[in-house]
Amino acid sequence: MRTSDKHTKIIEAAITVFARKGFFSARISDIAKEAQVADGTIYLYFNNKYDILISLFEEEIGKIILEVKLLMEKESDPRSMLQIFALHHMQLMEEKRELAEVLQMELRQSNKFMKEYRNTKFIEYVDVVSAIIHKGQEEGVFRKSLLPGVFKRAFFGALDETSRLWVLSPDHTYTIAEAAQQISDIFISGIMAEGQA
Amino acid sequence: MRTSDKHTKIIEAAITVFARKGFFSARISDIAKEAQVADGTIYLYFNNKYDILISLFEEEIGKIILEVKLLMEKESDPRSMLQIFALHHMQLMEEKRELAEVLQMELRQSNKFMKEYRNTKFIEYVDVVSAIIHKGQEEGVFRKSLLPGVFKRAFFGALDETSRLWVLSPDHTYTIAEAAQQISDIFISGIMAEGQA
DNA sequence: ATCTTATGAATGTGTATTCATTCATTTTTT
DNA sequence: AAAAAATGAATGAATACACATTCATAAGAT
Repeated sequence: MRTSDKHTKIIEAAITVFARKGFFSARISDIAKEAQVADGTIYLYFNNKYDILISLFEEEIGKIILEVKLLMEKESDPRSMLQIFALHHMQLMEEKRELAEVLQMELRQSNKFMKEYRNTKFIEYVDVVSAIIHKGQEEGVFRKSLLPGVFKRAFFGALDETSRLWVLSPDHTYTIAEAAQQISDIFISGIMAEGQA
Repeated sequence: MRTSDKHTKIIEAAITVFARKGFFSARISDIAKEAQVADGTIYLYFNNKYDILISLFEEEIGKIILEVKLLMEKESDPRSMLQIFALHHMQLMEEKRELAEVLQMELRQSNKFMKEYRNTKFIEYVDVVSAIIHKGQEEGVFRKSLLPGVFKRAFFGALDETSRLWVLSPDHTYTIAEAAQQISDIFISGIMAEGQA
């Protein structure tokens, strides 16, 4: 049992179990079994059940942010940046279904049972979008009247809700890429400055 | 103790308590206290804790659907219909904060712990949007290439996420009406058919 | 007097967390 | 080089507690 990172194994097991049952219905023993570890071992790596969830958030969203920021650095046109953000976000939901479910569901719930916990990683992720809008406005591509704070939520909400339902429903009348394309098209042509193509 | 509808009192209390603590952390005794009723009385009106949540969904979303459909009947321009839907949805979130929080949070969670329960009322609500798109496409106002199934999710998601955050954050840099206006503007000008104003 | 509605203490279950014990490795002693 | 001692990661049975649900009893209505 050397050479196996228990911390990572537990986090991965927790993603699977939380996705299947939800945080509250998930039992520590479920996670332990999934991770092939004793119940008590979990408490050597995490303080309690909440702590597993929070660590999971921080670490996984952290990775996503790194990826996205890297992608954004390679682009300069704000329109392409939005398109790429949309596609990347939705592909992520497709490729990492379990993680997606946990993030989408428990993110909402989390404020309730962890009053003190402010999900700063998540804010950082969504702020990538407002930064794009800001850039687009400065370059005169996007309307100045747009409120970046409204836009980032609307754009993220649109992507998130669409991918959430896509993951849930068994029969897909459209692909993830099509949906991402449609959504970024709508938003981009909806926010162009006057006189821009 | 006549003249007071216990069923309604319990539902209202449950909205308050679920909003404050979330479904899982809410205790039956909390709801009973809030409704000024004994713990056991709740079981005269509901089968169990889940049943309270489901009844709450059905009844409250039912009322909202009635309101919205009435509003839609008074309009004929698909663009105005989207605007009105957006404004109405967001005002609802402002006026009925507690209900909004419960619907937004538990709606996501609900699939997990009630596998059998399909939230048909909620689907009916969102389908109001796809009906508008369909109408707009038939009249040649909206692009034919739009997938109504994608649009309804994107539009609803945008409104929902924006209002969710508006309700959570203490300092508002914009009003609900402004946000609703911006979002419907973006979507409408983003989906117009070629050659339309 | 009977039926309906309401009460809240008691019950029972589920499960998060603890902690005494095990045992494979590593370190020290001879 | 072998034996003895120390270490601490891992275990999982035992604990402790929270809380949904029940039900014997009471209050109110007709």
